[in-house]
Amino acid sequence: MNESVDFLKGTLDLMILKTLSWAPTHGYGIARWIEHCTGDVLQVEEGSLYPALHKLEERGLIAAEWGISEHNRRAKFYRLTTAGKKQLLAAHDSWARFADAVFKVLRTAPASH
Amino acid sequence: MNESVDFLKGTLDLMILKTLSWAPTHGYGIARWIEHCTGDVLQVEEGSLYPALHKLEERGLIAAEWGISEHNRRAKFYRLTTAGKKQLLAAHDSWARFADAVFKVLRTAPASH
DNA sequence: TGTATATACCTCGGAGTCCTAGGTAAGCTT
DNA sequence: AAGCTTACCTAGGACTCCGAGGTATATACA
Repeated sequence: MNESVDFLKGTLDLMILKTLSWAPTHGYGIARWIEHCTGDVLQVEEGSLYPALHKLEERGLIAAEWGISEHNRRAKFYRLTTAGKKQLLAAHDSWARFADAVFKVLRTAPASH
Repeated sequence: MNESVDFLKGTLDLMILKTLSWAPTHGYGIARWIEHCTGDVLQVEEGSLYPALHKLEERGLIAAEWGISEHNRRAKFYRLTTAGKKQLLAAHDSWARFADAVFKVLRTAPASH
């Protein structure tokens, strides 16, 4: 995950959850989707993606099932669990508040005196 | 740096640089300013702040000078260097593009078909 | 006078995240 | 048959943040 250098942290989890909120998707497809809908501003590295998926699964936020991809290949499809849906809402809200706070720092000028 | 849990990474550097763009400020004051203008949404921990300042100084983006604070205490005042000003512009732009990309993932619905 | 509080600095070590670099395997195209 | 794309995986290093600890001084207050 790069280009925009170094921000991001936890944001990957959020974007994975959001992507899965539309439909169950396999890891490779999640990466392609994120890249596609950000116009390649965000690159999802496999070395970040798969460990992140495994941790989300461990935490019970997503569940996996093997299946066959649209390209006729073996693929692991992930879906949101109930806990995952709840977590997505919380994380979305949390991100919005965080981003808003950062923008405040970037915009707020000290009171003149 | 917390409350909004876990995002943030590199964002601290950006906010430090931005704070210093208004006026030279000591570390403690930087932390208080960020907390103040985000309405305490972002907490700046000293264990994050001081190492970050030292690294920015090492990288030549800020410069330090000992002085006396508004509370009559010994304090290290940091100011942006020329390289720091340049870096601030780049990081600001980078953050804006990153945040925009994340919001795109949070908002974009897959094309129906 | 002594003590508490706020100001102001610092570092160590752990936890967590991302990425580079490597690997496997199978389907499709040429 | 070779090469590309799809699809998965992990190990290890680099880095960042934070909790917890520490030092020191000015001011307020009892």
